[in-house]
Amino acid sequence: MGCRSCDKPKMNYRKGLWSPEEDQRLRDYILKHGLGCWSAVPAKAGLQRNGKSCRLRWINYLRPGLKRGMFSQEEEDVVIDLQAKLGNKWSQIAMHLPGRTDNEVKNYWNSYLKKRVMQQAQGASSNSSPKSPPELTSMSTTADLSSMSMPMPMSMPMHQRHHVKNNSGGGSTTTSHDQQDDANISGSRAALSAPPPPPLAQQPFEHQAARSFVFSDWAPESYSLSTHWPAATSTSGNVTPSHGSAAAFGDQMSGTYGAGGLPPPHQDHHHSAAPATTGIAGSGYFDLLNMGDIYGGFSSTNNDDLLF
DNA sequence: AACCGCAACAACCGCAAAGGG
DNA sequence: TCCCTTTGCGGTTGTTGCGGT
Repeated sequence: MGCRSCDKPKMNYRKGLWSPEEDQRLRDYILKHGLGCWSAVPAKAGLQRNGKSCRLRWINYLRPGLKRGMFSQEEEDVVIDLQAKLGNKWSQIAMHLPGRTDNEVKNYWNSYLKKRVMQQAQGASSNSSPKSPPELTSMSTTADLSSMSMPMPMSMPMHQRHHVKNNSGGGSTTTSHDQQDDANISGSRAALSAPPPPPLAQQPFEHQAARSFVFSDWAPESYSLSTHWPAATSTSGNVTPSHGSAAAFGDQMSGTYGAGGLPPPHQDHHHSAAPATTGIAGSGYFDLLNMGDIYGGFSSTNNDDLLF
């Protein structure tokens, strides 16, 4: 693990939110050189960040295959179930949620799911009577949301309202993922009549709903993954994009330069001509067969992430 | 219109494990 | 075998924006 060649003088590292320029530098560097010694990345990429910060930024935000936006009902169920079984083993839980990072899962749990589970637990302990029919009970409790898939407007958890609000575009965290996930709100999550989807684990990945990837957010135009990404080291196997999600892959983006209100790179590409999309393998399909080196360094969801 | 509280999320921090010299 | 560095993980904090009052 020691990386003597990566030794570098101590420096005052920049902290706080990443700027688009920093992201771009990190992307460019990793695209060119692949993953290696994180401690060497800042210097080589021209970043005034420490390697740890670069790694975190890449894993949680920049790496391809990330899905952003709301958690689907199936994902929520997986998190709840695995959290009960594994505890706060977020990295392990994230393994079961393709495109989700441990940080994202953790945040989601802490900000929303934990409360919901506690409410459910309290409700179960304090109310031994059979549950009334949904239409006769208050559907405004968050505890009901999972079973009902029906957030009520005023009681919609913030994480959901947040994504709705994002669509207004006024903020800074608007993403097309959110838009797709908002479809979940108005769709599966909001439609009482919608039959519940099969458990996540039972769905072929390419058929799972709301698969949103952010690679197109940053992939350089005309970037050919098959030719630019480093050769696989076979730590994660091959990557074959599925048809179902490929379109979404190219059509999704992420951009949270939000804290400072900075526009994400290619901010409007989702709404405009989306050159980045067309730049990837042209047809929207990805040749990720040689991305093993990139993915191999990831701790958790790597294998699942590869299953575009 | 201003203020306050809450929620979401990005990022930092500290610790432990892994691994090379 | 020990030491040192890097990496990975989980907990926590800080920032931002929105809704309510």
